[in-house]
Amino acid sequence: MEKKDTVVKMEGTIEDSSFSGYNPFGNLFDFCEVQKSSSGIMDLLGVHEYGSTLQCLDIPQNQSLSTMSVPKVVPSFETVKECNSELLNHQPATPNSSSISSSSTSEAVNDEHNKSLEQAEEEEEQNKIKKLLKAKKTNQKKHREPRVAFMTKSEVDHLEDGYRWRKYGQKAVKNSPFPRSYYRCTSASCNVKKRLERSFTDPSVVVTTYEGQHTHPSPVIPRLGLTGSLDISAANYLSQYQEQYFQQQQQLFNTLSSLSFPYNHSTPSKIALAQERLVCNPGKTAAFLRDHGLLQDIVPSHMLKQE
DNA sequence: CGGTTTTGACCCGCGC
DNA sequence: GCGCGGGTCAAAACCG
Repeated sequence: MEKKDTVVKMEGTIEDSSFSGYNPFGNLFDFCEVQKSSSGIMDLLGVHEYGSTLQCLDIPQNQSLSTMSVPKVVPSFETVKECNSELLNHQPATPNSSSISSSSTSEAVNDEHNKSLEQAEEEEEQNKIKKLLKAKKTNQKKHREPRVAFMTKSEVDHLEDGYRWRKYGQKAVKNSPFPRSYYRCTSASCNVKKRLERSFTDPSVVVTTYEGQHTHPSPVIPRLGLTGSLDISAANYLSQYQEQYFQQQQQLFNTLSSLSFPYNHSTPSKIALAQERLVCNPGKTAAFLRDHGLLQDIVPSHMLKQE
């Protein structure tokens, strides 16, 4: 009973925050399941531009993500318990702090001797950092950024989400012909990472796992704002909208992260509802947006120019 | 030329 | 201790 209430509350939160439907970047956005794992970290399983073959994750009640057997759709969740974000979260107090120490002595540096000295210094610096990280690791309990996972029915692996990403790795996934790609947000001082992989049980499904929270609004103007059909006031309006969207995201993320309730799997109606709301053919999305879409929703009609 | 991707090497945690 | 698998690094290649 209590479970159900909580779930309903969560649904409301999402809907009140307009997190069902299209985001400013032309992607459908929705959720279907939420789970708090045994470690106390919220794991959210969601649907995102998900089509008619929507499957629900079959996670037994009272079993945490970290211990459950491999779910039907998202094999990678087997590894959710593992988190090595700690190392990456370590950052120098200032991004260039290490270069400061070397640059202060490097102005008159030209001969090879000094170069090798520099190299030695650099190596030492790196060793220091390594030691520091190790010490930090042994002293601190593992801290894991909340992760949010989306299942996307899409032919395209990397979907536009309004942020800029740099790929930093790719690994083969065990028992899967599809590799997993690792991305990091390109914005300085933003530690958000995401992983992309295709489900091997349903190759039409892309699983995107976000880790961490952006510390900045989306740097990308919504796709429809790039068509050149907007005047300045419309562009301003869009950028305001983007800011709002960012705040909503933050709010939602906080809300979800603070929720505490046991997992309740028996919500087929919710799944069905989500399914109904979504366009079955992902390829339709762009056309749908052009014809019915996003701009009319968020930009007053007088700001729209006729091409 | 600067930013991004590729890819093999490396590190680390975990299970045996 | 060892092997395995996931995650990250970093040099080289690539690209606009």
